[in-house]
Amino acid sequence: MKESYQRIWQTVQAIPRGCVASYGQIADLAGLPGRARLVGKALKSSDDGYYQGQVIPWQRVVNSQGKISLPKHSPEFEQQVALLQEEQVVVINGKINLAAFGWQPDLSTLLFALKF
DNA sequence: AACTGGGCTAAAA
DNA sequence: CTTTTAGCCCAGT
Repeated sequence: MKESYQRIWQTVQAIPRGCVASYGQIADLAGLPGRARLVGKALKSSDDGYYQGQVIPWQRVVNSQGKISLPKHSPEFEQQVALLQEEQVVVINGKINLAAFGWQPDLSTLLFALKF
């Protein structure tokens, strides 16, 4: 449903620059527990990468293993890496380098919603 | 009303 | 570390 997509887009827009979150985390925070896959769909069916005139930082969403969930070496994969590197996120072989964040290497602590 | 396939995941091997 | 397996849940068709 379009409504779900909008909530997902909004949630993704809330991820701060330089941070990442998993599909599952986004789903949960969007009030859609258990619908991680829907997050993926929402991200590719956005309006040209924008929602309400604001960009959707789709590159900040990775899978639960901290890896980029796109075919390796595909154009989108490469772009995601580029966009992340651009905002100081270290990506090594398709995987986010958690240590580079300077805090414990546990994906759950990497959740942007740490403002909780 | 099926049926399919995903930018998923957790657990197990 | 990796691949596999078995759930998962719906949007699109």
